[in-house]
Amino acid sequence: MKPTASELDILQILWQNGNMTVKDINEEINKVKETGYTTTLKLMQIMHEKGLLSREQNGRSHVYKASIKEDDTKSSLLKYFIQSTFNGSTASLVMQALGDHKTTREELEMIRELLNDIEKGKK
Amino acid sequence: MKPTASELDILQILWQNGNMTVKDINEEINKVKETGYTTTLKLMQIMHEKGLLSREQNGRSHVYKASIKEDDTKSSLLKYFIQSTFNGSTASLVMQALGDHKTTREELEMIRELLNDIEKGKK
DNA sequence: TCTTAATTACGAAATCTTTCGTATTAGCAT
DNA sequence: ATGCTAATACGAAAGATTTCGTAATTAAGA
Repeated sequence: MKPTASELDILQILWQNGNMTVKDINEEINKVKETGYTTTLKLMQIMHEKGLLSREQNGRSHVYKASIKEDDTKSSLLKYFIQSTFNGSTASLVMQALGDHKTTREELEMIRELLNDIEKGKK
Repeated sequence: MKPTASELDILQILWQNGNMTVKDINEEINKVKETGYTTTLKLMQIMHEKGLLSREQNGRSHVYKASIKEDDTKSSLLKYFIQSTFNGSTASLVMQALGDHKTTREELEMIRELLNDIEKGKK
């Protein structure tokens, strides 16, 4: 199940901050983009119907949490993106990403380590 | 200007095969997904209006070509994707991509070389 | 208990994208 | 020249996503 752009925004906020009410999330969204309260509410209700969010009653309001895993979701979005934009080639994606030099030396080092581990595993 | 999903499909076909007529492209698309001729035509007309494609008359038909560069476009789509899905962190994206082990040893080697070049440049 | 404020529920408008039917045009073969 | 076919142009329907107004509900405080 591929979340839409706005759905992803909400998932990201939940992944980063833990469980939240509609009010919380709407405030968070409004730091970036003016959005009416009921807009956010409706979206979250739809996500709940779809099974992207679960919720618990807390007094008069609902506390929502993401019901799909951050890693799984990102991995599947990435797979889809590589398919549609880089003709299925992970290497092309990575080359393009690194080629835009916005990574620090520390990050490059982490990537190199990962590369070593992978090659070790492949032997 | 961010192309939509279908627009990207057409751009990819043009980038890979060079300039083509609507007929050509529609045939190409139909290898993957049944699509009426006028659907493809309309889409390409819209893309032409938007400036994504340019075209030349050839007899009774038009020959289209992509008027935005493959690299630029992919780089900007990637930037957008990293922003929306990986909170702006290129390193996270790369780690996730490589972590899914679908890259061959040769590809990993290319990436390592690129890494070397970048670090050399950063010194 | 009654009112108020916060919250949810719901429908529908607005917008964006995709799809397709129909009409028009233009070249080519006869 | 005439008719046939391939192509374009165009409008609008269908679908998907986002936005929001209004009504209903409920908890808490006066």
